[in-house]
Amino acid sequence: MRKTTRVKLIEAALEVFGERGYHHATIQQIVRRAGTNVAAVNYHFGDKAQFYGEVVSHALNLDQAAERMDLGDEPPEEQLRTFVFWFVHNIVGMHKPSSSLEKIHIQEMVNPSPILDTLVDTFIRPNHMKLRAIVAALLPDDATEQDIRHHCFSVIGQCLHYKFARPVMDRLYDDIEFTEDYVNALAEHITTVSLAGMRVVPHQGIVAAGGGRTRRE
Amino acid sequence: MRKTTRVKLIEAALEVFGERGYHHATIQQIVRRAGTNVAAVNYHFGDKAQFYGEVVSHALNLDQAAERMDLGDEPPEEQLRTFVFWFVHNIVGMHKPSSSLEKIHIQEMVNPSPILDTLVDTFIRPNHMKLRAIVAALLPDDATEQDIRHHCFSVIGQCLHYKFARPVMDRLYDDIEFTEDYVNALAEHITTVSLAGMRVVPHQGIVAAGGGRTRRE
DNA sequence: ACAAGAGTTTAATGAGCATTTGAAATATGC
DNA sequence: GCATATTTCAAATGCTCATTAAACTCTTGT
Repeated sequence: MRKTTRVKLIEAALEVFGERGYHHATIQQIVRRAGTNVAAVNYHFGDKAQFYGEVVSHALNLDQAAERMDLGDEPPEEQLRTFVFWFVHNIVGMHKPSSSLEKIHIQEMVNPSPILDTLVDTFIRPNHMKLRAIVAALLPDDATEQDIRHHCFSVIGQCLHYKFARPVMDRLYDDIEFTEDYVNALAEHITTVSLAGMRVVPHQGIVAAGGGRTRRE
Repeated sequence: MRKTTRVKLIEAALEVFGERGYHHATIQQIVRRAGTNVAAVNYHFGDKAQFYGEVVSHALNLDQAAERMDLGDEPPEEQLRTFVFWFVHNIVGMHKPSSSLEKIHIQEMVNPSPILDTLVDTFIRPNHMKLRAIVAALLPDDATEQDIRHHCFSVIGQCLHYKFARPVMDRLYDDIEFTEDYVNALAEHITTVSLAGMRVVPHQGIVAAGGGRTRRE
């Protein structure tokens, strides 16, 4: 029963780091939430940086153990939809605690710490590759490496915007509420736009509806 | 000639706040770059917060004076393209110093300070409305308020991703270089995807190419 | 020339934070 | 049960900053 403090610290830290980011989170806030004191952190983990490392590792293990997003063998259109729904809900939806990892993911994008390398290798890249496979299946065979990447980034970019731009969106419009239904509508919108985009690039001939030039010069 | 210090401070601060954000920027860094000393800030501006306010106001005025993005009376497809090119170049391109305002825009999105309200009102909302008008012109007449918003956010989200996700992208792929040509290609990609997305929602009938379901149930 | 005000500088002050220390409390092995 | 190792705690240390105080310098009007 002597590991309790260590575990409490990690769990509290997961929340606090997720909410405030590495730099803005203070050890005080963490130990207050964990019900211990500052020295416990340094005793168990050395310093703040190592502590953060442990916390992220722990979250990554949790995530490994958690339900893996299963894409089944549906057609790629449906796989994309599933991916987007999963991602959007994890990003903007606020249910399951496991999404603390997503919060840290976001925080690290905004201002990276040394653990970003680890995070990319064990968490972000696998997910990216999953999306990449879907996108590649949706694009024509002769799509270039760049086309694939760009479409991936378009999908992810649209999703993440509802996280990053939230403060601005709330000020632009005062009637936005991120209910379950609304988040579903967002995910559907993003899926539709992305699928449409993949059909048209790089061969605009496939969809010839008015004004469809695709290259500048 | 007695205003020199004040001006030097504002100009240096514009850069530093743009690079580090309000919280991470220190007065030391600013005055070092300005070639003065810490007390000058408090003499001229009171405290850091007011200083930041003045700096942003100054940047906004600069921006007002600068060349306004002119969309002319081209067809809305071309207007969208112009908007996206302008936005992407301002976001990821690193030429003209005036884009310090964009940097502050980004910083404020990531962690907002009290001046975000001002920034939204005098800078972000006008640009958003410009995009909104273009999007509304591109969508069918019966498009809902939500459709318009979501398409705006899709456009902006794709653009901003190349700013926010940069640290992750560099780790995912080591061969990305944001040359002038590459940024143009990005902008073209985003324009094409967005236009395609607007043609298909909410009337999937317009583009009927294979597998185009657009609603879940 | 010089007083007075505006502007600038150097040198404290103090708040917030991570980190360390050393002693007290608790568990563990014999 | 006792000795040793582990874990907790309160308090202290030292660092980075923003903010202030007070001395100093320039400019300007008379």
